[in-house]
Amino acid sequence: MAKELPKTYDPHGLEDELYDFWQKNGYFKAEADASKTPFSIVIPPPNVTGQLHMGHAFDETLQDILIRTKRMQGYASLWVPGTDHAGIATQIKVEEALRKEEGITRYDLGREKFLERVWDWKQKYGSRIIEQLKKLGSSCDWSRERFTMDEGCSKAVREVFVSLYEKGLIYRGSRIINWCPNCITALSDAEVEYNEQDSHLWHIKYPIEGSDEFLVVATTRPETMLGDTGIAVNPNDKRYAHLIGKYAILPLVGRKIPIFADDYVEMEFGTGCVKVTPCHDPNDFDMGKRHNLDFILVLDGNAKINENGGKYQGLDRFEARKAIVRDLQAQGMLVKIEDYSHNVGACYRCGTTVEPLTSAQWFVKMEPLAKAAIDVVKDHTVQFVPDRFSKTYTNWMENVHDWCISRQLWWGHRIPAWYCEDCGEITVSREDAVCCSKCGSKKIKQDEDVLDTWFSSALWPFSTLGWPDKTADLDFFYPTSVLVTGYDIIFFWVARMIFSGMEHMKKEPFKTVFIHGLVRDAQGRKMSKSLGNGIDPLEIIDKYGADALRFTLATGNSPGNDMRFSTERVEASRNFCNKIYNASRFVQMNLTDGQISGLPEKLELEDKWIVSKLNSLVREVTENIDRFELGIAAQKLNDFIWDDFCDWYIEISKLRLQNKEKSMQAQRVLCYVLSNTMKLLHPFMPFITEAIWQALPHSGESIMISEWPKYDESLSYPDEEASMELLMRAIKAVRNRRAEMNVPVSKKSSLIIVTDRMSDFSAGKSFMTKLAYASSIEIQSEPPADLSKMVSVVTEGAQILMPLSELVDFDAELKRLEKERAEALANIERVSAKLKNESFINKAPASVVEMERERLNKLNALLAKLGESIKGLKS
RNA sequence: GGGAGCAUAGCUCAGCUGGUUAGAGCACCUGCCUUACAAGCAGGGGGUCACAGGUUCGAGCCCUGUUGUUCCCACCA
Repeated sequence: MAKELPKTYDPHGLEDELYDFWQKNGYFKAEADASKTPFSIVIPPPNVTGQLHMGHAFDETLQDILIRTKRMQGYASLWVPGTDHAGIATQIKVEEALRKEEGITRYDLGREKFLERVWDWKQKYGSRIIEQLKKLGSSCDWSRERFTMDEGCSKAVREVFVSLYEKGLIYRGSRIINWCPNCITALSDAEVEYNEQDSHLWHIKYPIEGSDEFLVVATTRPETMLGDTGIAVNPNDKRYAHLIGKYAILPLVGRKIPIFADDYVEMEFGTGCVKVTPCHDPNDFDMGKRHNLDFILVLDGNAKINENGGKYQGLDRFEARKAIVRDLQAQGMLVKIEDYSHNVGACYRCGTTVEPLTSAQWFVKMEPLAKAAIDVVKDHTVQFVPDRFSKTYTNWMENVHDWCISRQLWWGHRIPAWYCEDCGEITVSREDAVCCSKCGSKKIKQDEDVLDTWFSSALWPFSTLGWPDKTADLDFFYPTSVLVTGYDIIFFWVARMIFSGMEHMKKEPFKTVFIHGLVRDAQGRKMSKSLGNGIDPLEIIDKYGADALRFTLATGNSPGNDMRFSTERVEASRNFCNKIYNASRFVQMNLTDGQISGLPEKLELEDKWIVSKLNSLVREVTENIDRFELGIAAQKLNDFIWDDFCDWYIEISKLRLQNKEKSMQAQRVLCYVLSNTMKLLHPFMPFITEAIWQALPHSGESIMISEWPKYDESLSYPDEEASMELLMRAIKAVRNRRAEMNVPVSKKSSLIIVTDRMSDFSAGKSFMTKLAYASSIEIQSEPPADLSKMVSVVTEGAQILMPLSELVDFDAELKRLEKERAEALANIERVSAKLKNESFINKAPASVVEMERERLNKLNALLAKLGESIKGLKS
């Protein structure tokens, strides 16, 4: 026990050791134990090939705080971990590696061989992110680790696809989708990010057939004119009414295209004429359907002009744009080029400008699914924290379009649809089909495409618990309790989990969605690879420890808001770790062998004070965590430990620790308070709290499975708290006075305390002597006759006199006292004005009025004491 | 075009359902190596809570408007 410990806390080694200890003992494992209440969280699965970044660290920290708290509170607390196959991201990564290392593409390998490579890659790097999560201290039940493409999840995906298809909620159709020419796949609406870009509006002449007239259309994408099959004007536009029904000749191409009227066209915008390219614009697509236009696709998968583009075939879309503009200009068909800035969609994975184009894809019909998903949030069955995000969510869900779920990738869940080469029937099946469901032909071919990654993560809350099988876990842990994630993936993931849960489980996937913001750098910029401003959480852990990182992430911000991350804040957290460590080092140094745990029978004033404060802390921290106010809870723990426990209680306890007869009593209180505080802090700082808890007298194997402290009415001592506060104020007042007069700590002074609260001051006399740097203390009810040689400190309930005549500038003293008197008078004025206000007396709650009355009394007493001091000084 | 957030000390941020004299960390100033901790201790300075109205006995907090700022959504080519 008495062995010398280093002066600063060093998390190195210790953290890994403790993590192993927890894991070996199976503390993270959860069971469907009917005698307990379930509490479950499914992890937002990180990309299997990803690396831990600060956003993960933030997300995992919040989850681990909740999980650890609930575990200690006796819940069957389950945190399901796992990873996401991340279709595009992973495929791109492997393709890049192939290109770099072997100079080949996926097409060189072919589908099967390529997929083998991806699985190899997954095998090799898939555990990396998991190991990184462990470094944080995450108490996931690793025995239940899942992967979105493992057998069970794949089975769930298959089941969902087929059942939605059977219900008519999944269909295949040719529609306008967003196409990424770099990833060479369709994307969903959610996967497109719009950015404002400076560009131009090109005004182009379209001659009218059999006339000298022409129309001018304005476009931002001149290259799409190759696919124009009509021109639309507003039906009320008098300028063009005479042209409706006639034809225009498409420049450069020579195609005859109809001029028609459609309400969609805004008369005021541009020229009031719209070139209609049904295959490359969603609005034009709709107009094309309404007016029976031709559908001509002019781009291929790489966004190069295809065979429908005549002489432009083979040109990249932006090359084609230049060429077309040049040719138009040469032919005198370009009227003007106007500067114009507009939103351009980009692929959220690679940033390439996406191309809206018509393509045959699979879709989920959203409207029927959205209804239940909206209701369940509106009636607060699913509660967003903070609540404002429920608005974001419902607004999106109410306007959601059908979800394009097919991706032209190889890595992912292959679509379970087979096309019959004989009769054309589509066979959709839970088992791999061997023959056509309609004609029985064996000449069937499976769809080449895979499903959107988010299709499988949408099922995560129940697929990870065993669905579609009816498992005990599913029964017990579903719906999960809380989902913790960033606001940036509400649409991608949260929304889809909610409607999937409602549809397939007939029950919401989670009760609470705890939303957090983004972690930004110290300048408030988003951390990103391209900016190179990302701070690696693993480096932070290495330098400061996981506890310091976690504490930093848990504090200094409120739910739903972005957080700025700076190493200064980590240092502050590290300092807090060190403070805790040293406090416990102090407690440990003072332990005696065979130390008994638990509170002693007899408690001194200061003991009751700290025990009572701790008791309140227990209640507050528990409530704050329940309300997801983790930052507030952490802050309170910080304040209690640093201010109340270290700066006051430990200092006070030193007196008794030096006294053989009284030392045991103080030791027991110290241990009691420290060990309970460690429990409350454990969810935030699992490692250091475990280390300390283990070093203190304890029963049980680990703090992480120890019982969460409970508020105990019998440990509440309001009177003692008030007395202590009185004493603390007096001590501070004396210290303040001494500091002002530059009296060094080493120079002790005797104190005379004149007070009508003799018992309070008597009870704290010994520690007050120490903390107020006194040589001795006299407590009396009447002031001494001669105050002229005294420095006078007036505080609540007492006038404290210090005979330090040689140090005192009495003129300055007088000034100071007069100033304090003036302040007191001003306060009295204000409070009595309030108390004279009848509507205040009548309308304010009695307790508030009473408080003001008490305040006035105290102020009056203070004023009287100040008066005495001034009088004494003048005499 | 619609919606949301933010605006509080020099900096980064708390401030829960309106109720003592608005808090913390960092930074700053003064004094201390007081044997748990200088990654510390003691003391201190610093805020007309963006602005203008309103509700209320009482507003940083609620309401209306204004300004600035950030973000999300939206198919005006």
